[in-house]
Amino acid sequence: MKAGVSTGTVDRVLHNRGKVAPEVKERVLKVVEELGYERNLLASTLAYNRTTRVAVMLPNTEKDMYWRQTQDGVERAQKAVQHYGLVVEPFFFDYFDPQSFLQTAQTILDQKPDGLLFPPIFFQEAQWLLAQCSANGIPKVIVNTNIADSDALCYIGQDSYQSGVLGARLLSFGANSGQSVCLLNLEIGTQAAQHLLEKERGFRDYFAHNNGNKKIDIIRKDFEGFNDPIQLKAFIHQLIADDSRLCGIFVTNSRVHKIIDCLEGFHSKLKIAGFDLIPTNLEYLQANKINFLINQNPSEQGFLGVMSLFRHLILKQAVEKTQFLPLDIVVKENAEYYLKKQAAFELIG
Amino acid sequence: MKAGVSTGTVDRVLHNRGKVAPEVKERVLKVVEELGYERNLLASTLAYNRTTRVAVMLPNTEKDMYWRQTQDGVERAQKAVQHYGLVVEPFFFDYFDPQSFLQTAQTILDQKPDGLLFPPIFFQEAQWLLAQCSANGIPKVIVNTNIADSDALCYIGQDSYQSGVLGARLLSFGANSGQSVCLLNLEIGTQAAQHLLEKERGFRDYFAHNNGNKKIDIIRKDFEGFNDPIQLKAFIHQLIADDSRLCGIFVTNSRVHKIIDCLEGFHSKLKIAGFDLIPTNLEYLQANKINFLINQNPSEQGFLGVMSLFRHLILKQAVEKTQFLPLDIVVKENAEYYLKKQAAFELIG
DNA sequence: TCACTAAATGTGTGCGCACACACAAAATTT
DNA sequence: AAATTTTGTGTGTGCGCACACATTTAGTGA
Repeated sequence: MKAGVSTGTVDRVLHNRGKVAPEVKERVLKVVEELGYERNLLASTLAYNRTTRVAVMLPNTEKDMYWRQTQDGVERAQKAVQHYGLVVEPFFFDYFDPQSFLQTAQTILDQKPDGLLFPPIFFQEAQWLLAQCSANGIPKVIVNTNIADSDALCYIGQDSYQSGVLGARLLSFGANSGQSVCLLNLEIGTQAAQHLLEKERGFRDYFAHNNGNKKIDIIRKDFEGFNDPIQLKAFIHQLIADDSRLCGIFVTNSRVHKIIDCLEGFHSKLKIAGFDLIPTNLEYLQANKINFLINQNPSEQGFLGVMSLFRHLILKQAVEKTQFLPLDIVVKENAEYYLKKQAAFELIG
Repeated sequence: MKAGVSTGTVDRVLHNRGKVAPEVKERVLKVVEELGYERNLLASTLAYNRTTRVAVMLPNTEKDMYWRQTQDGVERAQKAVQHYGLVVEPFFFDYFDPQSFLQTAQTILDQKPDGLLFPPIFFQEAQWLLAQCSANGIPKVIVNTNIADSDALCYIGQDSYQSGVLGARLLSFGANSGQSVCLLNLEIGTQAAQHLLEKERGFRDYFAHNNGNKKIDIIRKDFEGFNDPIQLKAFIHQLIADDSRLCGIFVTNSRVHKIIDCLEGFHSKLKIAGFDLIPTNLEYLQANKINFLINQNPSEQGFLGVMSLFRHLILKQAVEKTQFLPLDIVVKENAEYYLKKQAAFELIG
């Protein structure tokens, strides 16, 4: 109008579609600039009248509180953007079964979604899925575990190295020179090996670079039999017996609650730190049996993941390639806020 | 249609407007229920074609990083909901001048906004403003400082008591039995008196209830001359000289950085804790001169405040009366995440 | 009975945009 | 030069809803 053309032409200019005389195009763009025009997202999506389907593939969330929270975040995001025509379709696979991962992935691919979000739990299989997505032009967001040099839209998750550093820092509060701390991996196999190595590196680096006044020994232990209380108890007691200078244990995942039961009756002064605000951990935190929990914000992981796809697919905005989640230090005194946060944030709609 | 009526009638039912036969109304509601109908927010606001104006009244943000961050949160929220026809109109007053508060308030009232957000810095004046709003039917959100029994839509801010508890907990890490800690108020007059009293109560309660093994003395100090480095230095040195058992200082606001300069050359082992991620504090945190900062999420305060008005005015949803913000424990090792968070969260649009 | 009001319901328009289609002018081809 | 294609541009419809207005039906008094 202002540029002496019809809405149709303006539309063509703004969407780079159809044929427009270069001279006219320039004139329109100039007017658009001058008027500071911004497309009305509401009217736009309303008229577009189509939905963008995004698949979210997560480990079965029945058992696992951690993934349950990630899914909560996904649902939160879904609600926030549902009016903009983004629908989220959830899929689940077995955390311990690569085959299940592949099957679910195939199901998703068959449906040809417009976007995909998943944690690359199994390296090989994840590589395959990434390739499949690329072949089909499906943008993908990977969460929780990073795959270096992937062509994913972005990675959202924790900074393993830094969480190790932080864990070290937390244990160091109560450690005096000459004492020792234990970094304990309660994990089966090498599933998240890289992951754990990074944590260990961060953990060691902290003590290496902060040795001004303290000399702290680091004991690193792996133990797979954590599901058998008896075995675990024996292991823990041995650990304590072996080193009288031990002043703290840093469990590298959410299984920290499992070792608390083993310490019953010890009334030890061991400092205990671990990960994730799952109910059992919180219970022990309240009871002063766990000193610190590091909250990896699994909920934010799901939330930001979906939001990133939304920005890319709907808003057509650029998204940051790597988005590390905050590492919250949770103690008894501030735990409640982090629990509330998850409920209070349902944004829009 | 489904209920044998026209869209007009359905509209009347859903908006409780106009005359509808009770019998028809019931039938429509039943069908709506059955079909799980949800109003399309986009189409709704598009057709509504009006903007809802919300006034936000904050202290002048030029000098004060804390309020600057609150305003950032406000702007973030504004962007998130701009498409839904909510416009935010910012107003500023002088933090130290009640008269300015009143003037600005009057300006806002003259404009008859649809909602108002402000921190009740001055009790009397805030009471007046609250009353004025009520008289004009303007819903209001109060942030930062609570006013008990107000008829505000909601309060969003910190839990002063709990932040005192947390501060005590942080200092207690490095405290041994027989030592003492100082709670230091660097504040002029009694502006936020209640506020500070609550913090002190929390601080003391922590040590009172956690005296199982440690006996810690608490020294509480107020000092108003914090803007004169020489005065402050003298004060701090006196403080240290007076009590050789002193092992930590908890500054009850963001002015914690001011005492760091005074400790130069002391190479003391004092643990220092304070509030807020403002640049100077962060600098000292990185340099290991401040041990802990408590992040009160001023940004979230502004964000949630506007979002609450949005929910009330646009979505017509209920909002929680009291929304406490998380108290983040920030140490050198996790500081960067909290800074990033503020930038990365621009939600929609 | 008719005229008239009030209550109840239906209809139409437009919000700002995307997109299909219609149409004119210019560039080819035959 | 006529027939055809290509390129450029205008028009019209509908997304789902809010709201003004038109229309029908029921209720009232004379």
